[in-house]
Amino acid sequence: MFAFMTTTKALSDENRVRILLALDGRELCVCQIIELLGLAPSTVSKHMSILANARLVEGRQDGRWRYYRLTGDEAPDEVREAIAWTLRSLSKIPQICQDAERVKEILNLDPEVLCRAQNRA
Amino acid sequence: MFAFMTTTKALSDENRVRILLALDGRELCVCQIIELLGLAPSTVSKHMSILANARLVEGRQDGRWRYYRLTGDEAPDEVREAIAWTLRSLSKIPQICQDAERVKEILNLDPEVLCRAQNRA
DNA sequence: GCTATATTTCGTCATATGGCGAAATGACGG
DNA sequence: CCGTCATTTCGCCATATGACGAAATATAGC
Repeated sequence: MFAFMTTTKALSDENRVRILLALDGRELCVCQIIELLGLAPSTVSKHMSILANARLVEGRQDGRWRYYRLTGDEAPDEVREAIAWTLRSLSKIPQICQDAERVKEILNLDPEVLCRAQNRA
Repeated sequence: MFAFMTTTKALSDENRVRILLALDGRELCVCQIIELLGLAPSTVSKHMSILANARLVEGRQDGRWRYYRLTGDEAPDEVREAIAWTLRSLSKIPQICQDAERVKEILNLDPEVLCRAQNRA
């Protein structure tokens, strides 16, 4: 019950759901997600920890950057079903398609430059 | 997106999830749900309207009583998948099994008596 | 229509949640 | 090990949410 509620609470915020969909089929580092959502780094970090705690995503350190991706087989069945349900329900939705376009642009930018800009702001 | 968030927000409260599972395979009237959860009638009513708004349940008036049940084919696919996922994830969980036992007891009571007791309290 | 009563609506309160910025942490390059 | 910089943690604020009780609404039976 507790685990299930952790999942549904993680899914009950729109920005976190957008993050999940942005991670569909790829990894993103925190600064790229910050860029996508236009939120403060601390806010995004909190969202990532809620998603990771629910085992919807998992992180990986690569140098100065931390990359997140959707969890795979290592997650409990209920969680994988939640991810599948979320992706199925939303991948065709306008807002999410827009995000997907924006992610493509962001992937063309140098993460170094992205982070620098965010640090200055 | 909005519809999906309505669903996840409806599922993000433990009492509402307990209600959904109590409705697995049967109808219950509001006073029976009040009895199960031990919450104030006004609180349960609010929960029911949130669930109904998300199309996870639907209500039916029968005399003085209003019965709720899980939505069936008339609900959008995403919503039915959400219900299926929820039931699959939780029907074996201890707390939910306890609720199921309690519901059986409640069904043996006369709704008339139940409501009367709640009105006095 | 009037009364009784099941449910909903409304107003209020306490707590939870999401947002930010500042300070702390951790990893790399010197 | 020291500075740099990406990310996280912490403290704070504003708003959202869930709880209740009182009052309003709706339905059944007289």
